[in-house]
Amino acid sequence: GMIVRGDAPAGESLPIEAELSKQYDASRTVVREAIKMLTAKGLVGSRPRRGTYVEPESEWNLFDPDVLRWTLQRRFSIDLLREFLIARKAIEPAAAREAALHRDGEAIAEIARRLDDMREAATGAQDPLEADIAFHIAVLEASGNRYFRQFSFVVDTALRFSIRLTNTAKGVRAASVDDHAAIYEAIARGDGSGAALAVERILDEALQLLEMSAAHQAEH
Amino acid sequence: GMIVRGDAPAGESLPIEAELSKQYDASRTVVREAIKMLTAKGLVGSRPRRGTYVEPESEWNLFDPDVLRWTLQRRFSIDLLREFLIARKAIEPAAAREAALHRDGEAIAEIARRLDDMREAATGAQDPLEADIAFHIAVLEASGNRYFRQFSFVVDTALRFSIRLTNTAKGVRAASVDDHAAIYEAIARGDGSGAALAVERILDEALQLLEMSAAHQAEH
DNA sequence: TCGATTGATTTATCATACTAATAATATCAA
DNA sequence: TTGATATTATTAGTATGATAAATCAATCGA
Repeated sequence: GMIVRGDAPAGESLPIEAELSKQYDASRTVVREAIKMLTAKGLVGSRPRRGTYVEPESEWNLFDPDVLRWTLQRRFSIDLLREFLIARKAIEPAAAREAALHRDGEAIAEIARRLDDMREAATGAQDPLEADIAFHIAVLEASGNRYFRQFSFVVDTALRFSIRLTNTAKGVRAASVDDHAAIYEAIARGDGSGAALAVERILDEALQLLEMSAAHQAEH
Repeated sequence: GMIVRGDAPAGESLPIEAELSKQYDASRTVVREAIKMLTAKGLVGSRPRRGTYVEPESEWNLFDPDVLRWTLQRRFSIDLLREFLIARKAIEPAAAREAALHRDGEAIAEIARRLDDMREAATGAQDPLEADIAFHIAVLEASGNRYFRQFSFVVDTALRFSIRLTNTAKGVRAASVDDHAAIYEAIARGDGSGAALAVERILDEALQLLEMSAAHQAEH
């Protein structure tokens, strides 16, 4: 089982191994193995006599799936979501451009399929959030760039959380199918700049939505 | 000590724990803890009776410092470097834009200091590569976006490797001080678009250099 | 041929002991 | 008193051996 689930007073903490062992009713061996996994993700460090302490957030491996999930679970905020969207705005348009230039037939066909799913979702036959996520991931995968591809699970994870905040999304989805279609078409005809622009347009909309939501929350 | 250093026939492998224990002259406990670290980074998985196997590359945590380093050590190539540069071109201009808008005085002063280091390096008083890396990292740090900041160690690690391939860099550095100065000045005056453009210009140059180097290698 | 049973292999967990590093304390010299 | 130095205690690190659980492969029965 896991131990420090994101909630961390930074600097230092964590009971000694013997204590954790008792607390979680597990042998010291498994406690140590769990700690090693957290160490590998940059969350904690440990030295003899000092114990095991929480590393400063700068050491954390933010792109690690687990770390990302825990962070979102514990520290979700408008600011975090904004930073996330800005990062997406940097990466996803570039990935779309690469996808248009890379011209991987199968990967582009996959984007088309995910677009169809979005159309179905607009009629209520599927989950619109899932379809949306799948579409964006398909674009990242089609980029043929392993760093962009690596980003796809970040999008996957974080989008599931962001929906909680911008729950206005329901009404928007239907209209945005056309916007997503524009992305696909640009990629399909090898128009890199067009694809990048189309993605940027969608993310700018999302950013505006977020700012509105932030302003709304500030009122209360 | 570490075990699978990037070299991996994918699919399956790794001797059983007892064998590794003998091979590395360490107790099974230590072997298991090492494997747990690799598991945390997505490199391997293990199940009873099946043994410990290498995960497909898609599962790897490419942004993990160790994984990145091992990948570069074992699988360095022009293609990898190109993907890396394209990723940089997506992220660093956006980070510069954010830095210009975010206006963190201390962080911007740090950029200025790193620019001075580059000037000194041009006269031979410092290592130009180190100064260059430090400058780019300072920009990422100044962005105030944790995802961009997280990218800084990727740049740090990968730039040290890329120099091996594009060793023409020596002559270019001196001239590029002015280009870097343009980045700083744009950030300092709050010109987001200008900062982004200035960064993009530098990375485009690097990309051209890479393509030339690739063409040169293809001849042989 | 198909399904259930058995067996063997390997990771997973546990318990216990000992080692090594280091922080805190006490001791001693000036 | 102060400052350096030796001592001690605490805690992670390593080692070993035993047992449990999972699962793959082979065997057996119908």
